[in-house]
Amino acid sequence: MVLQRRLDYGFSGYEVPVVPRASRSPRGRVPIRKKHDNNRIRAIEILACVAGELLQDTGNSSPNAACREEWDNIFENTTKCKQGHHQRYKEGEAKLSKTDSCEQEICEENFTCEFSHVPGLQGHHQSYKVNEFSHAHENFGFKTNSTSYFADQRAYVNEKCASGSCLDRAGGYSPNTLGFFRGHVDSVIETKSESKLSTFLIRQSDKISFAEQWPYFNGRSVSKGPFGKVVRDAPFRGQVDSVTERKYEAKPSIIRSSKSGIFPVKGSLDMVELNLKPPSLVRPKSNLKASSFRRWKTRGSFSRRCANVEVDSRDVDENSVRCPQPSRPSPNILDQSIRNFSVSRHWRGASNLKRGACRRTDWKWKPAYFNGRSCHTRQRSQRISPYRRRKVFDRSSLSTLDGRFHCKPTFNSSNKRSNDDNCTAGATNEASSSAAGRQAVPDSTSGDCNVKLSIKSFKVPELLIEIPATATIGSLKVSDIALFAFLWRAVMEAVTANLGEGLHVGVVLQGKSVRDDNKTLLQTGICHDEDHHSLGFILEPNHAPIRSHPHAEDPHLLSGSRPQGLMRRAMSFALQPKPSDVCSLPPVMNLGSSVDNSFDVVCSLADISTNNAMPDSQALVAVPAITMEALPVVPLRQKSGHPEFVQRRTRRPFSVSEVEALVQAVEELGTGRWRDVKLRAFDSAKHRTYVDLKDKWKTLVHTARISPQQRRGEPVPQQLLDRVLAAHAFWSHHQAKQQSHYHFKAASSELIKDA
DNA sequence: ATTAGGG
DNA sequence: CCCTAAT
Repeated sequence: MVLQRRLDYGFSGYEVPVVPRASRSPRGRVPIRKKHDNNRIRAIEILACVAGELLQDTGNSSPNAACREEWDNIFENTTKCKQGHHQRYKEGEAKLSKTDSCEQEICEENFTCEFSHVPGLQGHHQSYKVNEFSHAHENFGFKTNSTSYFADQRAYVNEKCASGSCLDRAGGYSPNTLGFFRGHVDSVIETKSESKLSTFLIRQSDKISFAEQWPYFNGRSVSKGPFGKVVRDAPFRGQVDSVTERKYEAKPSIIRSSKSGIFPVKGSLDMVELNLKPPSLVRPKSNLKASSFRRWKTRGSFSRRCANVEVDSRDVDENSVRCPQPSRPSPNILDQSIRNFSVSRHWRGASNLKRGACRRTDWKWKPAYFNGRSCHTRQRSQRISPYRRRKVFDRSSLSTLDGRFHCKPTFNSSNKRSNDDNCTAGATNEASSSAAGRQAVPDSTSGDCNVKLSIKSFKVPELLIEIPATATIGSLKVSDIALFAFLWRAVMEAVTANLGEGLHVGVVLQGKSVRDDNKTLLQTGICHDEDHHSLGFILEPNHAPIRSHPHAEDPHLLSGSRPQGLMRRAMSFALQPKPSDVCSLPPVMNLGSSVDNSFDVVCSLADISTNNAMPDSQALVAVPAITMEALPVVPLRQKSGHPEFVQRRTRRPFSVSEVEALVQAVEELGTGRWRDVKLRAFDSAKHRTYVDLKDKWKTLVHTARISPQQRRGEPVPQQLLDRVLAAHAFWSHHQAKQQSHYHFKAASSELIKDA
């Protein structure tokens, strides 16, 4: 039992006695837990570490040896497990018998994902037969582990197991997953689209081609000869007939790894999109969608009028990063963003939708370095101590994380000459009349003039994605490289709190937004490398004031108390010409390196409400081409997630109006009915939970008791604080009375009983 | 799921 | 804000 201190604030309203207060949770002092903060690992550091590992196929002299060791263990365990399951799988054993081994659990999770989600990405193929699975596995050549990785990604992206254990492994590019296959995967290429995220694990030794992987993940067989024509086969035709017709104009593209040389990876953007189907068509809004992705989408949309309060939108969070010069962002910006993104823990509530509605259970990049928590908890010896982790992911692994990585638009040397003219012409046309555009480009030129965007960073083997010049802007948006997505997501995290409801991806060329998704790169002039175009992607709020009204404020983001403080951010990535003297990129292998200009990818945050982000704001349009579902995001922590990587919620200080609403509600309801307070005053403020309100009340009481000089943050009017103290005193007294009444009743009943 | 309280 | 015991 805790004795409440006597209130002594000089308020005459209520006499506050020293009242015993029953504690519902009398807890003794617990041993000081290791601060989670100590265990935080910057996601980007993990990434860097993993990326480094990817490059180090041999040797353990790496500074990340500990990291490697960790993953080695993980990999071994899981591989064992997976192989066992795979074997049974091949035997047609649809249901696995669960054993008690740790590996078994991991495998179980993997297996579940594979079985349930790999083929039935969109819910159409769940009737696949076991032997077909096996077949697919073998064709992948990745063995079970890689397959499962891919499967997990897909499973997650398609929201098929948001509450299942596979979420645990659906960490997107989670470094653990990468590390998981360290040494077995040469490259990771990821593409995303409106309805799915695709990750390709490229394993050189197995000569696995991306074309070979697709068929089974998409429930459709797609085979393609080297640089040849795409041949589609639909072994599961009956189950994939709802496949969307949406296709991209892109011709088959080539994805190579410069490290691997002529990489036998063949794929095409159009193939990637073959089975695309808008989620809404694939299935009606599912619970999962509503629970997981919608939350993600609408995160930050908290500035709604509550029952009694107009919640402020604190768009300028102290955690956010400012970029006063969006056009020339500091090299540190990305780094800062990523640091802010620093992951400490995951959101909770993945499996608790109701709670999730109150708590911010938005997506989080889940950089858990290990997927199978059960194994982790049982094999503590494999865990990396906080200290060790910090060491492992020390700055040495961040050497390339200077906020930029290098991109190199190139042209296929074999085609360049014959198509330069075409490219130039197209670009010129577009440059002179960007709005005109849309001239049909003869197909004969389409396949030859390719724009290759490569991103290299984090010591990862250079990934090169080659996109035909006739690819559409829309296809650009859905065909990013994994690293790009990495950064995207990282920065997303840093800025999401400042963004409104929903986000859009825009493509910006030389500061101008390319409004027409159907324009080809050629028409837009992106393929015209001589001009040193700056190609950028911008992520902007859904309700961004669209340009014709640059200063129009989104009513949803308006803060009742201080509208002038409204600031919203757009995040953009841009390929910027890099000074030639800084160019230190190795030539892109097998591409002739005919173009020597390198580009930096820079990330910038900008206040878009003042149009600082876009030199030509008039040209900026909201691009609805991609939705949040398409972004490589991973929701929240899951039960089995590694506890060390739970993301902390973004701090959102209570505004004065919120405080007022809280005080009002507490005055009416008391201090012990936080749920009611929540419902009454903060029902529509999804980011305020009753726990938050309770906490805020606690701090309010504290604030009211300390001297104004000691107070921090946005000052709360003294009058409000007085009300806080008064209400607190009153309800404390009330509670005490009730309690004594209860005790009295109990005692009297005892007496009666005794009598 | 809520409440209460420590960190 | 987080965590968690106790309801």
